[in-house]
Amino acid sequence: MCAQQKRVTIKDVARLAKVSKGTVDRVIHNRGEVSEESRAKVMEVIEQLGYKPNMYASLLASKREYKIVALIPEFSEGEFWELMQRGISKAAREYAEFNVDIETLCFDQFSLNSFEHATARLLVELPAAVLIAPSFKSLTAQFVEQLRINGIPFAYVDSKIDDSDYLSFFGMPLFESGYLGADLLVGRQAAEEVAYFRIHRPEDTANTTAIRREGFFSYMREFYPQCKIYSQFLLPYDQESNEQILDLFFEKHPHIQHLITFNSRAFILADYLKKRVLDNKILVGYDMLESNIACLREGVITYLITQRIENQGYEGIKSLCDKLLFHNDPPKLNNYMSMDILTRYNVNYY
Amino acid sequence: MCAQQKRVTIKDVARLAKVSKGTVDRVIHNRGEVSEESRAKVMEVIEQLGYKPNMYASLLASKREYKIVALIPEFSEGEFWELMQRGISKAAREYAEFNVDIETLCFDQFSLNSFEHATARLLVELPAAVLIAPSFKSLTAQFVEQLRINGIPFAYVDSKIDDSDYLSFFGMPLFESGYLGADLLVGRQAAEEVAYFRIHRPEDTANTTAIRREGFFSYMREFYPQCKIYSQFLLPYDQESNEQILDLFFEKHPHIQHLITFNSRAFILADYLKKRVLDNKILVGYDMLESNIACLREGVITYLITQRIENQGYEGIKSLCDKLLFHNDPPKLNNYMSMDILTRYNVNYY
DNA sequence: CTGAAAGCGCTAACAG
DNA sequence: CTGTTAGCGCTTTCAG
Repeated sequence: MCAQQKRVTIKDVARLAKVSKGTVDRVIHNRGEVSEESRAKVMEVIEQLGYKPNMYASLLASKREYKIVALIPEFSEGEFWELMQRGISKAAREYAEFNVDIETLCFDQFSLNSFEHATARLLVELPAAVLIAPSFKSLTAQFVEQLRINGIPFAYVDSKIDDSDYLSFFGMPLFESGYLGADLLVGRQAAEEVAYFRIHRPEDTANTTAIRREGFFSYMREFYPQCKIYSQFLLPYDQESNEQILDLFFEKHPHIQHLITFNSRAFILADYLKKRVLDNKILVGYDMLESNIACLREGVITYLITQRIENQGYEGIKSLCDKLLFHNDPPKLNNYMSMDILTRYNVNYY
Repeated sequence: MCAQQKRVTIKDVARLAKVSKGTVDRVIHNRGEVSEESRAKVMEVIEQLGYKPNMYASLLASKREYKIVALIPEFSEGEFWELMQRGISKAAREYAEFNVDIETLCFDQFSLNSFEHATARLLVELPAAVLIAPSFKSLTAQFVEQLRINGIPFAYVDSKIDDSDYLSFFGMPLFESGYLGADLLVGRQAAEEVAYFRIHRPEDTANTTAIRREGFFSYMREFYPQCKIYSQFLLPYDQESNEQILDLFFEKHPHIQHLITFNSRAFILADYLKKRVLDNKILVGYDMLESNIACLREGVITYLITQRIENQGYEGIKSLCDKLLFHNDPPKLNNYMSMDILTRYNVNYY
């Protein structure tokens, strides 16, 4: 019934601009070899008709191939970065049919050296675009400068280096996530003392947890300035030492009930609490690692603040592909993803 | 470097099966007119080569058109169903280029009659597929039986009628959402009395809130069997009456602190609390209506349990389109979406 | 029942 | 600089 608006095609444009399809194609992909006159005319007609190229026809006809590499920390099963990789893989599957090949390049997030090696290797490959999880600040800055020189577009996930002209960023609003953590910890149950636990990192690290910590302190200063806040360093992998450290800590602070970690390893603390049967604690942590989830289910972790990490990887790659394939810029430069609150009662459907 | 696996095309299949492209196409879309012999041969080759049709080429060549209608309750701006419509519209935009036309048909969720009218109108249109938000149980059952007879695939959003052969369902796990609501309400702060507020609905309503209520009671029985639970009916649109009702209620229960609504209208209660400056309450509600969000931001609503309602509409339509266009069945029949917990501190990034 | 042929909208040589 | 032409992989007539 309704006047079926026929899709306007390159042929229509050609006809109305009084040139051939070939010329229209040339101006669309501005690959030169067109007189300014024709060019202007074609652009005008395109504007007028609201011509949008049919991507499927385009992809079908072209034999373009793109290589994208994702640069992220190496990981074992169940770790934070595995989730990121899943999103990347998902995007990889989706864009495979568009002839884009996505490769993940990993480095040791505790070694500057390893990062440098990785970036060097990457630069010789000259990929069409790069996704970066910037673990080290100044090294990343140097690296993206190289990308810029080579005209390679790049996007950030997890965190970002502010003054580089990245295509897009996908991550959690860190300050706010610390603020939220504080509220979940003490918002409905005023506390006289709280403790947070941290992990030592090398210098130059793009320390996401530091900003989170600031958010936490900001909340505490605002609402509970009198609350005592203790901090304690833990080791990332050495369980035994951690037990000693924690024994000492809880000996010294036997009444402390409210605990929080700003990194993704809340399970270290949770495992300790289980072992010592300290079950009157409130523990807030971040990120849905398998081990964290398990502790959440048992009720040892009270809240987990998390995000769809997979989405970050997925959307990051997507933004690069859309740029490459369709010349589409992402709707937003900085994409702060939602902070999801997980408890034992909603985790199963997440 | 790597042996570029050429995509296997219909031509390859035709060649190896010693038939023409036309015949291959006929068996792929099993539209008959093929001898059993050719058919078998072609199938065999397809299997062997792992042939997958190129959907873009297919869409490009074909002039198929599909009409899908979405049957949902009518809504004003800011209401629950508007969010659903947004997801539907998003999908509509995405699939427009595949020549699928998506129309939304609304009915009055408080009127059986209106629903019957809508379904009748829908059935004469004979759309290619239908998305249903089943407000009324037996009427929906009758309706989908008609769809079944006509071979029209359909999907449910929000809630479902169990024993109908729907293509997919997208919604919240209702029982669990009630359970979670209870935990947020009293889990960290034992209560002696709590109250929930409800809205009257016609008979036959697919009452999502009823199941939610059950979840709530289940939690309370399990953890706080001694807690007193009061209930109070409110009216969906009559603010003045509600004020009287609530004045009476809080006169009778002056000490009650923990309040919950299982429908999406927590803002009714919140507005009342604001007006009477009752600011020592904990209020848990569902769904992120604009008005709820506003109250959450002000701290009058403590927690909002919600889901990406837009996603339900989007995914529901998507599952129908994928079926129609690509003959893909959805990965899961029942898709329970995550229950997201919103507080004033994470709502801004949702 | 089957094959041949003409596109779908776009790209990419290739003459001119 | 520009028009022409031959496909990309698939669908859809239309003879036979």
